[in-house]
Amino acid sequence: MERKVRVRFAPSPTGPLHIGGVRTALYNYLFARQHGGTMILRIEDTDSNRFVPGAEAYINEALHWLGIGIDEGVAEGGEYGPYKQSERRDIYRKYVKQLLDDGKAYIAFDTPEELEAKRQEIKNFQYDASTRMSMRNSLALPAEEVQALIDAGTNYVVRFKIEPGRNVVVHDLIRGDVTINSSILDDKVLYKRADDLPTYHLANIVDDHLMEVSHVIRGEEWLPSAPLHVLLYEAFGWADTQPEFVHLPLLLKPDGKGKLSKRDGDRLGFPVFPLEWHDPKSGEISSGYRESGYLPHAVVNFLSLLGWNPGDDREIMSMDELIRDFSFAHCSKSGAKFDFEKAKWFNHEYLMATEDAALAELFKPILAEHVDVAQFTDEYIAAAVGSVKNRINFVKDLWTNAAFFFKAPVEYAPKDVKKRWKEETPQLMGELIALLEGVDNFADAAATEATVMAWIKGNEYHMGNVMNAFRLTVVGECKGPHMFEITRLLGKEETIARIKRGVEVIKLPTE
RNA sequence: GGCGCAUUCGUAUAUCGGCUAGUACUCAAGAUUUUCAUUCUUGCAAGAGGGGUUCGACUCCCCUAUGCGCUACCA
Repeated sequence: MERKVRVRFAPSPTGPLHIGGVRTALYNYLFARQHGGTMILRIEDTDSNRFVPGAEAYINEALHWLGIGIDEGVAEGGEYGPYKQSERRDIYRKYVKQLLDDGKAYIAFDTPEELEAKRQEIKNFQYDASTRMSMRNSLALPAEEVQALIDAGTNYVVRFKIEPGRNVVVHDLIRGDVTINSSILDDKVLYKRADDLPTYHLANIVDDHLMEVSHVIRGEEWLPSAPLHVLLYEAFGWADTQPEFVHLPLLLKPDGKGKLSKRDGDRLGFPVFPLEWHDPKSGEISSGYRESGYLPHAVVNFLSLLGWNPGDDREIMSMDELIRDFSFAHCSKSGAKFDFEKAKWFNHEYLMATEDAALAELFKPILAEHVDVAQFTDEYIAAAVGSVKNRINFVKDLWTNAAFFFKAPVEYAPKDVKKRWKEETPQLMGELIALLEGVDNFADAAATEATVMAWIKGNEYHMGNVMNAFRLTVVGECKGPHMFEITRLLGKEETIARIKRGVEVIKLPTE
């Protein structure tokens, strides 16, 4: 009997959620949805020193933007709360006591300074079975002294008493069995008296157990401590309900080596965060995918393929398809380098698939920075956007490619003038104006085109020169959508005005 | 240093012992277009090295190398 799927994404609010964390959240979400399970968001704030204000809100907003839905969490509530570890002190205290009473853990009084000194003194010092009896703890000290120390309010930590010489097997759904010997594990700190909070390891195991988590899906950086977690489940007597483990390959820097880090974004010029982040301490601003013009589904789709594939050649996949086809069997074992070019391509594909009207809405705020949006209808903006969207990667590129739809050119690209503006051009443009004056309106692009083509052919003019000069006066340079699609949108009056102005302003290249 | 994980074109990956090693991004060339872009076609480009096992290995095993991760009173 398979148990109900319950997974959790458990970030610590120490800063903005980075893209690797987003992928972990995504895989958890895909797996949960696929099995009709529950997605839990748990805030792991057991390190009071590293707490960053705003980080939790950021996590919520980022997941929401990406469409990664949460079923249980601080904001959503649920029957297994609280979902913030700093609010679960009473729970942890109870389980720490249980371990202590069972002789599975002990109290240690060594100060951080003393520990540091030990590490300096002895190379490869490890707090474990071979050294613990020479340290200041409840195993080595007489009971009265321990009690006296506690009564005096001395700070202490609780350490897990690891039995040496055991082979611990971690079963991982992506990697298979990973075996390590317990002797290489140290007596991990489980609880800190100073702030009355557990460390990650204890809180993690207790919460996963209490919240009935069925699958722990997390980054590969946790693999080395997974044996410790197995031992902890055992010590609590929870081995039979221990969750399945899944350790995801890391997201690597695009250039050389190492885990993708916060710094890489600025260094390489692309975002590593879903949303823009303003660091409350330094005031530093890190760019985000949303602010850079990425569509959330493009980010999700791209991220889904970094470490997983559907087993065939599909690349563009909707969230529903991802949910349906996701599987650990097709997760890769090795780290994936982040390819920013591919991310851009994904965004381009999603932009192309977005309705013009929807794209226009995204474009309006940018458009408003340059012109008064109110003077254009939604239909007009949508049509303008639709005619140039195949040449952009980001919404913000829309302005540079479609500006001429909203503002007559004030400058004319010198390179194009040089190539297309000939001595006879003003004369030709004059004829063109006269011809266009005779057209009722430009609403029928094909008809306008036919008229102009007939004129060009009838006079045996050079098509390229005429059309490009025409384009130059209307657009300001020799590029853009089909000429008569542009005139259709601009209308007769504006088009002719632009040609006239071009004839006045553009000078014959001198050379 | 110790322990662990990994290793197919520049990048992401397919291949569950039969490969003329496929696909996508990037890049290049050509076609298309009144321009630019799109689109289409073609091309460049890979199994870290060495041993095994096997009729046959990219696929399984071992060693080496390399990369990464962990080694905190951080997660």
